[in-house]
Amino acid sequence: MLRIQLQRMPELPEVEVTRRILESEIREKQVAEVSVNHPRVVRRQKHPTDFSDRLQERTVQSLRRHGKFLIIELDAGLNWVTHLGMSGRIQMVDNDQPEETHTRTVVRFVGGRELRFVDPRTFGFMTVWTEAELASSTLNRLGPDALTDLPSVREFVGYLRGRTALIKPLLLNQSVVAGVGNIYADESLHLCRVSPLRPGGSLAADEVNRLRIAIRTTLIAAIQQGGTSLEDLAYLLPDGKTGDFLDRLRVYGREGQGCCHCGFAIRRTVIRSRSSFWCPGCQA
DNA sequence: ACCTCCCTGGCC
DNA sequence: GGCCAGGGAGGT
Repeated sequence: MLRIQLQRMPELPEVEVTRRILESEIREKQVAEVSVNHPRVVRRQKHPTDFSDRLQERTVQSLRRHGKFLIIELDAGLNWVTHLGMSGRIQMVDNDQPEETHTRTVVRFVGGRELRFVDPRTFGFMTVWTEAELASSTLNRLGPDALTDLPSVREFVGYLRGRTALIKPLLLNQSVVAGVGNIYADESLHLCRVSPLRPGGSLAADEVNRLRIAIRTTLIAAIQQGGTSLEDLAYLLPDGKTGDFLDRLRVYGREGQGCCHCGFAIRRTVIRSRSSFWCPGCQA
């Protein structure tokens, strides 16, 4: 069993897997009751009571995702937006199940199923926004979605041209491409053999091409495995199952282990106060 | 383009 | 008992 002391943060694959499971559970369902156990989780609501008030009796129409944001579209032009933050996850359970610690909000649907937001660190949030509020929110500053709308090589090269910032922090910048976080940035960079320490503008077109393919390949593979649950099991699927991409991680959390591609010892380097795992052998 | 802050379980 | 992880917001 791979030993990882870092905590995982939900990224695009985890949100996408969550979205797919929820879609089969709550589409067309009507909200019966809402409770907010921790006010901080609804902090992005203009008035704290808006969350409960606006969700009352609403019906779920469709579920979409942009980057790491889950957007549940309701009737009456309302949008139930969730960000899982560092430690959040969504559970779907019957309402007679005991409530876990750190359950921050509970939304019960007609029929008795409950959607519960569990988030120990409360970096995540839930909010119900009108179309106008959504349009003026930070969501419209997100770059194109890394899975469904990855920029072309030409666009990517154009964006990176002249950039002195390192490629790793650029990948984490959600206004460049939305959805990639610390784990999948490291995994993508390793797959395309580009060092996280390279200035963004120094990448040749051929490397940018490999990078965008690597991002796509990594995200799709992670989604197929149900995302990544680390040892702390902070991230689980809404049905309680684990995401099994952990064993497929090539560099993340593997400091000192041999690279699967060239055998060099994987290094951990702190870049802009975030851990980066990379192989000095093949990521020159 | 950079810094600080938020928060808490788990580790030393 | 203190430190650490880190996405995103807000500030400079």
